[in-house]
Amino acid sequence: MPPAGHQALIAAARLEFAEQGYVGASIRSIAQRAGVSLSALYHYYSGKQALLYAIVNEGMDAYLALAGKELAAGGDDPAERLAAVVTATVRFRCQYPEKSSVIFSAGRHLEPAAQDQYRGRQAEATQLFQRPIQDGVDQRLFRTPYPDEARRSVIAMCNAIADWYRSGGELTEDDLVERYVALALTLVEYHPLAPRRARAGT
Amino acid sequence: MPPAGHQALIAAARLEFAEQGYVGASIRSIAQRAGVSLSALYHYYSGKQALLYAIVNEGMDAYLALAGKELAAGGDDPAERLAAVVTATVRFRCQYPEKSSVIFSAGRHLEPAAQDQYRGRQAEATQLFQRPIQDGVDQRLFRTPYPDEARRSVIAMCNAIADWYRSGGELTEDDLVERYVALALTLVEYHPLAPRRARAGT
Amino acid sequence: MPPAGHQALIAAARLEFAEQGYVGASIRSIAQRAGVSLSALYHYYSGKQALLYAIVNEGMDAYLALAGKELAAGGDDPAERLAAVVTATVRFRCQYPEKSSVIFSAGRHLEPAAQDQYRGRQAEATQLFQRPIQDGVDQRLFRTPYPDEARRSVIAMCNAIADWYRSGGELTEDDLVERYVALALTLVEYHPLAPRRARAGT
Amino acid sequence: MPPAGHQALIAAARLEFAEQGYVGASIRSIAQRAGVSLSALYHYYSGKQALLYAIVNEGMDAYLALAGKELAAGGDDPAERLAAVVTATVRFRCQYPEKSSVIFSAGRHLEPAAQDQYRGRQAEATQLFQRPIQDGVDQRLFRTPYPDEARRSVIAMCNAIADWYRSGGELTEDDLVERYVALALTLVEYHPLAPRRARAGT
DNA sequence: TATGAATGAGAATTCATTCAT
DNA sequence: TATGAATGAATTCTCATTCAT
Repeated sequence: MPPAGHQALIAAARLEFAEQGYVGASIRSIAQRAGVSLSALYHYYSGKQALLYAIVNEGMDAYLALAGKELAAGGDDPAERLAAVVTATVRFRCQYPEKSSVIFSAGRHLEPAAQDQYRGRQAEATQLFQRPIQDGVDQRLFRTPYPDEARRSVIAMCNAIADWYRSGGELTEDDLVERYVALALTLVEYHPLAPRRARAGT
Repeated sequence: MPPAGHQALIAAARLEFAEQGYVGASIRSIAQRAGVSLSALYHYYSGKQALLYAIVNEGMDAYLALAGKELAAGGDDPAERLAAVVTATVRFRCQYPEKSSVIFSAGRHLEPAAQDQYRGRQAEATQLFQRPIQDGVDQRLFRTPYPDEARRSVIAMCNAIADWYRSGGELTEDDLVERYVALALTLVEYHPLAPRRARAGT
Repeated sequence: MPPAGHQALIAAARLEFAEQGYVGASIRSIAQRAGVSLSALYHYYSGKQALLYAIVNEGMDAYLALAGKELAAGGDDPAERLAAVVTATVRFRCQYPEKSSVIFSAGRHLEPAAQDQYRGRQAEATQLFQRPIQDGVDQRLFRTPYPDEARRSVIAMCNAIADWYRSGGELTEDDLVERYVALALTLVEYHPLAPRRARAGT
Repeated sequence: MPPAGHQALIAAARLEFAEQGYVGASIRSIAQRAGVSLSALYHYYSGKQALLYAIVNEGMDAYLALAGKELAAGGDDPAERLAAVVTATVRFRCQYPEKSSVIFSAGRHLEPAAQDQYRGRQAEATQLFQRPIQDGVDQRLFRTPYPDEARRSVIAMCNAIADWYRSGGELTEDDLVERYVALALTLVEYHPLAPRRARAGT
């Protein structure tokens, strides 16, 4: 069990970075928020960059883990998989707004080496959307003529939730999930084929 | 006509703010970029905030003007109006990436008074999307069950273009306009009624 | 006329660097010594390095100028020229102990680019010793079998004066000059040939 | 036998001090170089000063021991004794450049109490040169009119070797010894009298 | 004997801004 | 109108050292 400092610092830094942005964040303020001396902070992390790196990675871990869980819980159908990913993303944005904010916008302040790693994981996240969409298009379940732009749009609309959603408002998280899944499937023009064939066969 | 300095400063500041963010932007660097002495900068603008204010407003002006022009050039049909707004937004993001960046993300660093004004104009911009969508829904042209989320999504997907689009790539700006208009109409579930009636009447 | 700050800063920095060494020198302390605010220091010089650079160059200028003057005042005879250079060096070490200290030992803390320039000027200074010694050897006035080591030794013994000489002691500067010139000529084994033979031949 | 740590620490500290100077040396870096935890370092030595003290003394011990050995191996003749001391000094500078560097330049950072002791030992080292020179002058073997300056110069030229000598270059250590002994004897104006008179008297 | 945690003072530097001219 | 000088607060980070275990 690490001596408490670590977790407190991570949490404080995440908050500070989310509120002020990387440049605006003050290492002093992070230490204060964590209830830790400035020197202690440097005892744990070698600097602002290291803190950013830790937080971004931790946020990415959490997001990918959640997405993995949702995917595992659902079926293999492209529509179900896309729904699972959207669900995970919406839930993540709602439940962890600071983590969302950090993994979404602070990555560009990572130093080059960490940048690459970060981009790799972001590409991984993109794949979570891309694969079901591609499969859906291949199987003629998704009829969108623009799968790439559709993918980008789905991601963007999910990400934007963090800009305005505040828990305790009119919409519950479940409402949101339902609606965004519906919107995403609309955007890729999902038309389940099997039922029609069934009718056709009658 | 302001004494030259103004325009150079606006342009330099816009670039600096877009590249570094408000906090990371350096007033010295702006002056240098504009080829103007630091004192001269302070002669024209009372400080960093004033510069931000000027830039954000100028960006907003440009965007709203463009949107107005596109709207004026099109028809009254909700679908046409939504298409016009999407067109304007996509074009703006493509042609003025720095202006886009600034009006999109620097607004939150305005001081409270300016914040309010900024939010007002942002609401104005939101209305550009909201009104056609609402009209379309009322006229049963847009069948989306979630007009609010659809509006947010359309805005988000347009905004996200600035994150990845670089002129000179595979897609021309016109390609992009065409696709994003299509996606937006898909998202609101646009189904033109009149033609069907015509068919039905046959 | 530069606004006073410059000269005061140069003097203060020279003293601080000489006393504390480059690493031990504190930029704060320099500013205080110069009676200037810390920010003012940065207004004039871009940092510790720039200060070091200015001081080293200024010291080198002074030394080379003094050596040039002494050389110009003397004859062309290798012995006279060597004597002139030794004289200049001894006087410089005595009169400007801080300048001596700085050009002698702080140069290695210059950043690479400035290092090169510094080494160039140091080589120039070395030439002041090397050329007369070489000429003396060629003309059989200096009979040392080791001109290179002799040159190094002459330089070293002159430099070492700064380690112990304090004005106001037993020896005047002129005493010192006389003695070190004698030692240097001894070291290169100076034996004026022509005059003796001439007399002997009479 | 001290528990391994000691020697590793001494060696690491010597290197660090030689490379960075006392002020620039980092106690952390020394611990790392020695492969020892920071706490372990403080277990062995009470601080930076203690480390410096240990190293300076150890260097002095080594130098004085080497000089003693060379002296013991030679004759009683002032010239032979001076040659022995120069030999020892040159060899020391060549073989132990870091030890040389430390005992030569780090001593001034010792705290006052240790300073005194250090100066005492340095005076001891000076005596190694002074005594043979004085004896040589008394016995009219050395005819220099400036025995003090000659002594200082001999010491300075030996010390300066550390500034440029790198093993593996053109000159071997033995070459160097030969040349510097010759230069030193030249500087004190060594003219062996006794043998000539003896022969002359025969 | 040995160690990881923690500290407070101080380092150099950059910042937006003001002032006297 | 225009400018170079000057400022004080804040920045990140490193330092030698101490403490509790």
